Amino acid sequence: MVTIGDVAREAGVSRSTVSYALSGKRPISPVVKERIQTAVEELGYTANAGAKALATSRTHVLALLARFLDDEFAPAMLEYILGVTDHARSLGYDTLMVTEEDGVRALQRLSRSRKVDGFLLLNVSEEDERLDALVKVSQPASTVGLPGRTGDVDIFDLDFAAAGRLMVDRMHDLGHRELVLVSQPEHVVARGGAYVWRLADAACERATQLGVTVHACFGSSSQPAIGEDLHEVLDTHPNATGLLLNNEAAAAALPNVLWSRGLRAPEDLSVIGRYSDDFARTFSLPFSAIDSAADELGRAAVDRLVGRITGRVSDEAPPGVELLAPTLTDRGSLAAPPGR
Amino acid sequence: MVTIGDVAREAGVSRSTVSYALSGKRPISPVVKERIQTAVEELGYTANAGAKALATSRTHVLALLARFLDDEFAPAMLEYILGVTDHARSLGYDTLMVTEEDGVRALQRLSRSRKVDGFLLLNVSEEDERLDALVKVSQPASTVGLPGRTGDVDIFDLDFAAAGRLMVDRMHDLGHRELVLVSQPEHVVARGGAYVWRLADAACERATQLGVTVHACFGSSSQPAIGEDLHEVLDTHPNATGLLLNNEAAAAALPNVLWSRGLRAPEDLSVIGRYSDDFARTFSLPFSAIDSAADELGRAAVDRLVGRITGRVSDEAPPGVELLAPTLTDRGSLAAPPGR
DNA sequence: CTGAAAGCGCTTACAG
DNA sequence: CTGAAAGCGCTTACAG
Repeated sequence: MVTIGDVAREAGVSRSTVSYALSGKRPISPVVKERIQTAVEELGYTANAGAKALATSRTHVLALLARFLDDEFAPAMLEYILGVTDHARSLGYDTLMVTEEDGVRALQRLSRSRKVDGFLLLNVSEEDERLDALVKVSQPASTVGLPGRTGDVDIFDLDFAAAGRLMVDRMHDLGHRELVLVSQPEHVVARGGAYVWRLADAACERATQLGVTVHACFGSSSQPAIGEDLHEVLDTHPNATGLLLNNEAAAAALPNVLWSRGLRAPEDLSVIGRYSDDFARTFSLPFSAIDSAADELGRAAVDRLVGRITGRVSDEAPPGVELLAPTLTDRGSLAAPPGR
Repeated sequence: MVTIGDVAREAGVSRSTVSYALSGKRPISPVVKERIQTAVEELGYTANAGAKALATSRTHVLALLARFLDDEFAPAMLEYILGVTDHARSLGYDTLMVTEEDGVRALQRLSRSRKVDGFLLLNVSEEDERLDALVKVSQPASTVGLPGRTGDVDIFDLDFAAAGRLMVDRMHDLGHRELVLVSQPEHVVARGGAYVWRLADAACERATQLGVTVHACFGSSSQPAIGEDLHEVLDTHPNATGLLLNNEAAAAALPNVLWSRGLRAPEDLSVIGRYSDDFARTFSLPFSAIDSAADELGRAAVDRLVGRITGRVSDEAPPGVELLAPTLTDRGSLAAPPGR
């Protein structure tokens, strides 16, 4: 393997000069810099990552702790993961993908061995034991997902409460007065998936203020069960003119449900979902939706984390909670209710 | 941070003794071993990964090069990824998830910097430029996916040709004489997704031998487009009694397509798909299917790769091609054709 | 059964 | 603007 010594010899300078030339941490004469550049390319030199990490205490690796829980629609997870890996790379970081059952152990192992510079937590629940482990650790961390207790690490999430209000407001503005809201399965909530009730509670509260009726219910997270759930919900509430979906599986199933009932959106039913653009593409979903912003949230979490690692974000800066304002992408499934 | 020196001091021995005690590479007296164990636990010691990598030239990290291509149903990729990360961890390896556009550059960077011990390639195409880069690199590699040229690295894939024959055989045994085969989109084949035609060609050849008619066609990889494709295919071939699906999106769409046509499987139509058990669960698919064996393939590829890294698999052992025999999971969508 | 020391390949004060 | 040397935290021959 080619080391910094080989480059130094080839360029006729000392190893420290090569190091400085490559890092730019001190001025190097143009001639020497040029010779070093040439040698580097000729030999195909890249600094040994282990040696560099040992000398600098920086690995340029982030740990991504992903969890794949039952009753969660896995396809939606992939976008968060890709958002993180892509943005991390663009900032010069590689991503260690950690899917161990025992996230706490993984975290301790990676922290103590200094294998990573920071931690990114996905799928954070209301009471997440990984957070307790995180505060005892010397590396910084960000989460995507809002836990019950804040202030320990930087937190990023969609503002699900605002999303709930936005859904209701939009429907109300169009003249709808009776809505159905289909959430994720109740298991997800029970396990600590707070985003489910954050959206639902806010939607119901706003509806009450506006004199709108919202029938809130849960739906399965797998196909085709969720399709049957949707049929049942529509049977139960024949006068509802608007459908709100905080459940990716429901969104994926809806086109066929509508088709088989001879219904069209928005002529017969207005629909607002909550999922990502990528998801909409994969499932060719024609529904207006609040963007999950998986990509944006992943980017923001990585950005802050890297900021903490490099010192760009001061150690003194207290951990923050950033709730992304929801945006509604109109795909044409919204209109006034029929008969108005 | 706590180092091996801290443990040595605490246990009253030399650093080398601690190292040997932890690695088990030479006999240590029970008393001393006990003292060291205690010190390790008390201090929460884990060896510094960078230092260890520098000293041993082993990082215990594998690079997973995943590609997310257009016209490919992303949800199916996740299972391969999880198969790899889970099994790697069980063998003591972490997984660096690499999703860069330029896989060749990523490969070179990670190889030269010795950031990983080996490479795992996913979604390998017929002519994959990453393979050319791989042979010039000193770390071993495995692929999941069968490229056109073999012999450079260890290759693992489902035996798609055997899968095609198995599908036709099974249908023929049940008495079916006219089948429809829906493959992945033609773009996927054109780009080098050889598994598509490996299955299709073998199915057609076997059908010819048996006097069975197979209508082979392509279908979209997104929803709900594939649903319309399926309707069209069924309209075009009203006498076909068996449906073969080498297209995950098609499998996901089929329950609703059948439902809306008033058809049942297997009473009206026998169905064999090709996807993974996880996929079947997420989409609650009731169809008999040849298991993609994403998990098994991931495990096998990791296993061999780690074998090469540790020397368990000899350097002399030539790279192999392992095609996994297909297995059909019966979920009750197979029967004799109607009216027999 | 145990220890002192060299070495892995970098970076960075220190010195000029 | 450049170099010699110490040090990061391990492992592993070498010596006893």
